[in-house]
Amino acid sequence: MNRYNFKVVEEKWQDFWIKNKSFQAKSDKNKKKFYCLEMFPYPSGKIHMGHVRNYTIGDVLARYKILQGFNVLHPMGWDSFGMPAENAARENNLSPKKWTEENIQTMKNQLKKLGLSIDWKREISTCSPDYYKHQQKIFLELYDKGLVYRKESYVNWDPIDKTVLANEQVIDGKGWRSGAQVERKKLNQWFFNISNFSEELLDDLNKLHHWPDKVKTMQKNWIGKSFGCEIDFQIEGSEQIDKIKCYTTRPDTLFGFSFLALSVDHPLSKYYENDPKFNDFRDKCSKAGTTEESIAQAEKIGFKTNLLAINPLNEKVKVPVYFANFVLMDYGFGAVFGCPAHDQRDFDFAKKYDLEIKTVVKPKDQPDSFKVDSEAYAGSGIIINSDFLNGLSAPENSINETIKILEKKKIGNKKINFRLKDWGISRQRYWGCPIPIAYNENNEIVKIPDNDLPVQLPENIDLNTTGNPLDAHKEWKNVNINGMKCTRETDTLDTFVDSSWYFLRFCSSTNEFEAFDENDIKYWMPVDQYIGGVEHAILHLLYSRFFTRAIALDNKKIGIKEPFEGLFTQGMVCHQTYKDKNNNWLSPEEVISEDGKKFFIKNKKNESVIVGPSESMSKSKRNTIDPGKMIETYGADAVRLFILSDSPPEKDIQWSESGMLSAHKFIQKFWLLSENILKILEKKQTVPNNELEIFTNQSIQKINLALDKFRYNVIVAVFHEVYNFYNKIINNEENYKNLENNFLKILIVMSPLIPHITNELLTKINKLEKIDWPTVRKEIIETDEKVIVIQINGKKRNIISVIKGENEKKLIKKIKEMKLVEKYIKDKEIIKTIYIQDKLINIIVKQ
RNA sequence: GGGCGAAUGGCGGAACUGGUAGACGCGCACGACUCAAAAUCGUGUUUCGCAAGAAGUGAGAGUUCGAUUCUCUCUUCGCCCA
Repeated sequence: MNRYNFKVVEEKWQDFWIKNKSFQAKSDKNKKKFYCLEMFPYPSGKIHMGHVRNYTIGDVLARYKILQGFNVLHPMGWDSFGMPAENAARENNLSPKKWTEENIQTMKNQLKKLGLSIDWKREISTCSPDYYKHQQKIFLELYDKGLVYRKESYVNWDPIDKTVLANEQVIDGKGWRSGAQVERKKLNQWFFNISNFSEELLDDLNKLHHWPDKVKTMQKNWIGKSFGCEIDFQIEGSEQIDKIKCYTTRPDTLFGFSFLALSVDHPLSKYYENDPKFNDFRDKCSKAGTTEESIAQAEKIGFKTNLLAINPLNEKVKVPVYFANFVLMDYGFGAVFGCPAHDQRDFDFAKKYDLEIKTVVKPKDQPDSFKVDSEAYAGSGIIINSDFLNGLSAPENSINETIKILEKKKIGNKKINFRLKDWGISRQRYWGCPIPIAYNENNEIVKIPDNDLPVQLPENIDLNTTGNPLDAHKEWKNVNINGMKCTRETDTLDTFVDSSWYFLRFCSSTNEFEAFDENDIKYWMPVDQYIGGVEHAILHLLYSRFFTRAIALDNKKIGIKEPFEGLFTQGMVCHQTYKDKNNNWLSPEEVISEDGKKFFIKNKKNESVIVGPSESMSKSKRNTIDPGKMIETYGADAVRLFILSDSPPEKDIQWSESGMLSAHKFIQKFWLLSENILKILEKKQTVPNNELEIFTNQSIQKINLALDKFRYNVIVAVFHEVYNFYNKIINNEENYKNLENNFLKILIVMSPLIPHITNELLTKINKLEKIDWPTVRKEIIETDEKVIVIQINGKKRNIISVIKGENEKKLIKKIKEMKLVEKYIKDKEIIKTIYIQDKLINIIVKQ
């Protein structure tokens, strides 16, 4: 008996697949296509278990579809622009390009060792000019279509590093590197007009039948369509200002109006710019972050103006106008009316500035004297204290009724508003796709001409300057376009742009001249199954949906709007966390346990370890497991098998050493079993064998069902059943009949999950090159014998085997005469007998 | 605060459209092999009970002949948004 040498076998097959170009896809109109795509990785250094899980799930599907006869496109690339490269380059004093390329090499080798069915000929890297030259062309096309524009907008500004920070780089209002208090600063920036598509992006979610509802709901909330009303408030106290426009979703609470709040960026702020107190207030606001969350959490503060706003429904009521930190200029008109009784933010504000809190909605079960007390009441109910609106049920009827009245009085109009804002794509950093724009001496926008594309990133840069290195690179920045002296745009594109169309590029990735070829797109798109982490549920997927539409607009090359027909979001890979007595994180390798309960530091058996909860693997918590080492120790098939086995793919999985070991043992056991079977096959017998045939076909049936639903953990369970069954039956020579035929099918259906060992065994059994997915022989599974459950009063008492479709009366009579049944029904009145054909009999007796 | 989802043995989890709850694996126990251990193999393993049997899918109700599955209320946890 030979121990299975996974190292030799796995390497052999990985070489074989490359040499034979097994996974190179070609457009073939005569074959049904299947485009299987996993979210491409950021080349951060080494692959992690999250990648292993993601790409194994995709690989199982791709291999399954190949065996089913589909023409499968299964490509891979690198999302290789982004900040980590810039940071790492600065730390290690090498270029971002070099750092990135080295990482790609390392990770590509690691992915190959997993035995993935990837068409590496189509590999792309977003930081390569071969890729971003097309992106720049697309950018200019969108500019011509009016979907790109430039406007002033706020950013998180780090005053020490003199750089713009992404939201996640602002920690507690401070810059992550410098620790400086982050400010809000206005800059000219580029935007994609995604809000043009708000309605369409929302409506078409209904067409995505193979997306998880969870993701669709998240996108729906993100787009945030709201039905409301715009209202003009008359203003007193100023000669220049006579009215202010507000947006509200609750016009029905207008009688509870007690202040009007403006964003500090509201156009009216210009009248206060000479007031030092206002400027102080504005500075204070600008020191808080720009995210909705940081604004929501900050204390509500205001700056009182000398203006008064008149309640349009009751002109006697005049309330103060404030500038307030919780009003955003981007939403509505940067002005809201405050109704403290029914909005918590307004309530907090009113408490602070001692403003009136007038209750205008009461819960249905409360008297009319109901008064809001310690917190705002935002629930439904009945309108009170509101003159002609009294008695309306809120919010169902009251909102529409109020809008009708406001429209009649010409004070307000019904209005639909979206939360989705335009997509800011300018990044003030080096390692990104250059924006193909320049500015002439009058600061007018000049497009970079087609034959000057791509605008390449300069390589001789100094990353240690403060601010954007491109801005400091005078030689690169100054450019002559058609005889005009110009300066280049030094912002680069958000890396989400790179990933918003890469799935289109894969269809024609070797085409130098065009981003994509019409015929390729028409054949391959949309992606049939997209697989990735749920963390991309909103931005990446929404941007990709927008981008596909934007490119398709007035472009006959692309006949689709939705890029991803199917979406699957896999769960995270988790591991227990460990800390020493000084609260320092420990890696699993530094920890040892004998009983699985008490943990100690390795080589220091007296030092116990604090075991924390299992959390998703991360470098900061040091609870990562290196896939490279696991593949080295146990082999790719075993690692693949384990990562699929313990949990359903959409849920989080716990990495466990014992589980990994068990997968490894299975591979070894299965090899030994197969060797025994191969010996038996030398005395071939093709006589049918019922038991074997039934079991095999049932197993294939189970695997088919599980494959179609991504229940890969169930498939692994079926593998174990298969092992247990075959291991048992080969002891009996009677079972050698037709063994080859059945075992061959088993190997085929196992091969998507553990391709190396199964392909090795398949070649030993069968010299045929072409292997097809086996069809289940339904006539064999559906036997004449059926197992029927016998219940008395709904409780299981026995089971019996009967002939399929047995006569009901006969059967019931027979059952009632059975000893085990008789004892329950003797001397008792039978009320009812329920009979479900071929399934169950339930006899109800009077107790 | 709002939205969505989940809860099944010691653990991870299975159960097609309401019809045998606990597949499969881990762990554990006992046994075989061994001078011994590891590895491997075999048997058992929801709980209570010697057994017959009873209880049992977070808690409580409801629909039903029958509920892990459908409906309502609650609890806890997770994710997203605020």
